[in-house]
Amino acid sequence: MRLTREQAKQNRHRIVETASRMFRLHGMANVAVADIMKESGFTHGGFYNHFKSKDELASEAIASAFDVVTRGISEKLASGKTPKESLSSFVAQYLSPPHRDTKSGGCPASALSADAARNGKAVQNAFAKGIETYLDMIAAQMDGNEQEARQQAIALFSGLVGAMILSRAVRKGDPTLSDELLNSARNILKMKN
Amino acid sequence: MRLTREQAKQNRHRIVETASRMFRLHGMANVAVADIMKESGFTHGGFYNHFKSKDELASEAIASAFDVVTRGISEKLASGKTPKESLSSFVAQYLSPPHRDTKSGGCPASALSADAARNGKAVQNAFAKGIETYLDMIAAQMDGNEQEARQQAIALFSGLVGAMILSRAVRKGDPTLSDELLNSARNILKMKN
DNA sequence: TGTACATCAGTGAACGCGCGTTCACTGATGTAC
DNA sequence: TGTACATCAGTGAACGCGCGTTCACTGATGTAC
Repeated sequence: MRLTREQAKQNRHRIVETASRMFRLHGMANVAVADIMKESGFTHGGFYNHFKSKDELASEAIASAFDVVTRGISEKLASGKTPKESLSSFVAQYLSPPHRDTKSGGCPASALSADAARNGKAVQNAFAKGIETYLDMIAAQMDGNEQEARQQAIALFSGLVGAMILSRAVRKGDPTLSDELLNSARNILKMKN
Repeated sequence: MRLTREQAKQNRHRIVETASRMFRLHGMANVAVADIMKESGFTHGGFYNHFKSKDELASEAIASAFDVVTRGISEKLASGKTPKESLSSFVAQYLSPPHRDTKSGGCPASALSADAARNGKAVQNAFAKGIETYLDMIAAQMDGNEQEARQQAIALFSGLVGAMILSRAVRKGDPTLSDELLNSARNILKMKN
């Protein structure tokens, strides 16, 4: 049953992408290796032909999630008329109920930061690189000198991530508060930039 | 070996407080019932004399964590000279390396929101109540009418939580970025209020 | 107030389940000649 | 270009471990009379 090298590479890639979606949706600790393999169309035994451990997959899945998502955002930012408009619609989309309720493909920063905090250096390295990409993209739309733009980008991104995480944390317990968190953060963060 | 009712009540309380610290430190999924009982000075079998399930404990532990922490903050806010000064020093303490690195007793909102998002209604209810307490405390220090103050409180708190979570998520992978996130968010968030 | 029995917070072993990882095996692909 | 052998991406069973929960048991407290 040996496969073409190309075929094997594609299969490996499919596993990483599947994991990147499942991890964001359920959290890294709540997705079993066997689940990922099944969802990718394989039996679980073959996992270790591709990865040394679940942790190794985790690092790649995080990198992949950031890659895919930031590429999409980058295109949208570039298509706006002015930087201000681009940023404003980015904030609106980020803090929207669909993004909060997304079943896959959402921002890894708000979906996986708590998991990353409890993981090791390799995972956090991938995570840090993803954050840098986000910050660079946002800072490029900001006024002021480089340093100011970077600080503003950090404050804005922190606000987005915090509001999203809090909104998700109370969604089942207090849907009204969950919506309010999104709306208020959106109002204030759009105004300030 | 039956205990005094009072003794039993105290023991139960001790278990909740221990859990509230351990959950914040390691995450709810990464702390076993047996660990909590051991840390509280008991064997694990007795757990179910006090709680119907680990989930029931989780709700109480979250409520307890918010109670203890917000009470402390409330006192500090009241001791400042002006609301602006109080808020400013609250922000500075929240976004400090000691709070990021705290081994227990930190803000439950930044430590447990991802766990809450993946839990049920009961846990999220306790979580939502804790968030409301935070927002009320912060809004009380804000200028403007009630609605404006509340929106500003939400934006500020989101920024605090987001910056803290991101800072923790990259601490082992990129300590410089971890510090920068704290510092930049602190600078901007202090200025804006 | 004293006595007899029910209650219940502990203990520590056990159950059942899911998970990460390993292993023997298969058979088509890749490679050495 | 053909042939013979090594490689390796799959399969599916198994291992070992930790976890949430249950259970039988103990003996001091609480309660009914």
